[in-house]
Amino acid sequence: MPFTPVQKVSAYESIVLQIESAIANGDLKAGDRLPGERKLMADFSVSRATVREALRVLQATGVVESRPGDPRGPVISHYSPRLLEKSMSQLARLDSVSRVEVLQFRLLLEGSATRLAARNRSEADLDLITARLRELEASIQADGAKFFSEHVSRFHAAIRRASGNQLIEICGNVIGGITAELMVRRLHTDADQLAIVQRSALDGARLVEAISARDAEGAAAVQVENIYRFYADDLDPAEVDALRPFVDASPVVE
Amino acid sequence: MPFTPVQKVSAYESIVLQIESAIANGDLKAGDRLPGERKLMADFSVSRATVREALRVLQATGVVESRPGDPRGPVISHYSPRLLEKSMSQLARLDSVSRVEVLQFRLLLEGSATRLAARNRSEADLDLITARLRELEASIQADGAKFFSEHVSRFHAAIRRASGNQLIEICGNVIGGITAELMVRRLHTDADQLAIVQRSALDGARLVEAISARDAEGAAAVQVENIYRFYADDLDPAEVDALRPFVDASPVVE
DNA sequence: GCGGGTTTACTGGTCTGACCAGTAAACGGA
DNA sequence: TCCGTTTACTGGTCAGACCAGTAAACCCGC
Repeated sequence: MPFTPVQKVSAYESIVLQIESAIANGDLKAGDRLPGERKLMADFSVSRATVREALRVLQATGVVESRPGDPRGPVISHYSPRLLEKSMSQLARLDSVSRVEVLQFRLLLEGSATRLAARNRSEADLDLITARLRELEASIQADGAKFFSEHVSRFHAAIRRASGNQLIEICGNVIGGITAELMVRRLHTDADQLAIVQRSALDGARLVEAISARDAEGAAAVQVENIYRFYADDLDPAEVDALRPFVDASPVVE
Repeated sequence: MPFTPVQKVSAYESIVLQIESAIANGDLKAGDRLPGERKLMADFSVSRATVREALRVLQATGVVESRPGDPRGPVISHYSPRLLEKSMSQLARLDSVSRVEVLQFRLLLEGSATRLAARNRSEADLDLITARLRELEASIQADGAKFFSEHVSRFHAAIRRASGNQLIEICGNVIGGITAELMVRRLHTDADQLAIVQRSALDGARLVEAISARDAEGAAAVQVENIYRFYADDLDPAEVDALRPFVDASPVVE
C-alpha cells in the first residue's frame, strides 16, 4: 500500500514553503519585495511571532533579506554563495572527513578550472590573472611569505573565474578558503618558507604562460603539480599515495 | 587606515554566534542537549521570542533540532548534507548557470568518483554496486525505461560511495539529484527510450567489470563516455564542444 | 519652482505574559 | 516488577506593547 508518512508542518514552515514555491515558480523573483511583517501576518492569518520565525529561516537560507525601518519590506535576495560556503565548510570540517579528501577535491577542482581557463579565457581574464600574479610576486619581493596565502588565493580565484564554469568556480572558492587555513599552518611550521613561496611563484609564471598559450593540459599539469608539492612534505606516504592519481591524471608536459 | 566596518549584531544573531562557536571549539558536540527555551532565555537574558528566532536559524542551518514536548531540550544535530543540497541546487538553478556547466561538473565528479572507486573499493562496495546494477537490469527487463532514472541514480550513488571521498560523494549525490530532472525530460522526449536505456545498462556492466578489475582509467572512461552520450544528442554543437574536454581527459581504453 | 531640513507614518527588533497540545519521566497501583 | 496514569514541563502559537531607526512626504525659505 502506497501510504506516505504524514508530516505535520507547523505554521511557520508552511509560510516558508509557500514563499519558497512562489519563488520557484516565478511569482517572486530576486529584487521583489515581500509585504511587511504586519501585512504578512494578516495575509497568512498568523501572529507576528510566527511570521518572524518564517522570515528568519528564509533569511538564514539566503532567500530574503530584511532591514529594520525599511518601509518597502523584506527583499528577495540575489544569489550569494554564502550558504554553500557554510554548508561545505561544515562538511569539510567533519572529523570523518580527512585532509586527504579535502586535498583530493581541491586538486580536482583546480585542475579542471585551470584546464577550462586555458581553453576559454578572454583577454580580460588573462589580464586579471597576470595582474594577480604580479601582485603575488611583488608581495613576495617586499614581505616574503607574510601575505603569500592571501595573494595566492586571489591568483587562483582569478583562474577559476576564467574557467567559465560557475559551479567549479564557486566550489573552488569555498575549498580554497578552507585549505587556506591548512596553508597558513603549513608555512608556519616550515623553516624554509621563502624557498617554497618563491618556487610557487615560479610555477605561477609557468601557469600563466600555459594559459596564455591556451595549452590546457600543460596548464592543468603545472597547477596540480604545484598544489600537490606544496602539501606533499606534510603528508605521510599513505596520504601521498591517495593524492597521486589526481596528479598523474594530468601528466606534466615538458 | 585599517578601519573595519562596524557591524551591529542583533540579539538573536549574538545567540546564534555564541552557540555556533561553542560547537566549533568543542564545548558542544553532536548529540549534546541545549537547555530548553525558558532556560536559554534566562541564560542570555533575552525574551523567549528572541531565543526562538535564534533556534530557528540554527535549525534552518542544520545545527540543532528541536521537538515539541521533549523535556531534554534541543539537540545538536549530526551532519546531514541537507543544507549542502539546498545551497547547491539553489546555485545550479540560477538562470546564469547553464546546462553545460552542470553537466561539466557532473562529468568531473562522476569521473573522479569512478576512478577512485576502482582503486579503493572493498569487496562489500563491489557487492553493493553489483547488486544495484542487477536491480537496474531487472527493472529494465520488467518495466522498460519507466524506473530507469531512480535505479541508475542508486547505481551511481553506490559507486560514489565506494570512492572513499565524502566530498566527492556528497557533491556527486547533489548534482546527481539535479541532473535526474534533466534525465527524466530527456527520456520523455525521446522515442527510442528503450534503446538508450539498454545501452546504458550495457555500459553499466562494462563499468562494474572495470571497477572489479581495479582498472581506474578504464572505469572512468566508460562512466564519463556513458553520461556524455546520454545527453549529447540533446545538445547543440557549441555545448557538445564544451563537454568534450571532460570526456577526452579520460580516453577510452579498449 | 525648487533644494534641504523636518516631520510623520511606518518598519523591523525586542519584550511580556499567556494558552495549548504534546511528551517523557516520575509516580502509583496491581 | 511491570504497566497504566499522572504531572510537570516542552515547544508552538497568540495578543498586545514599546523602541530605535528609516524613507518618503511635507513644508519652508529662497
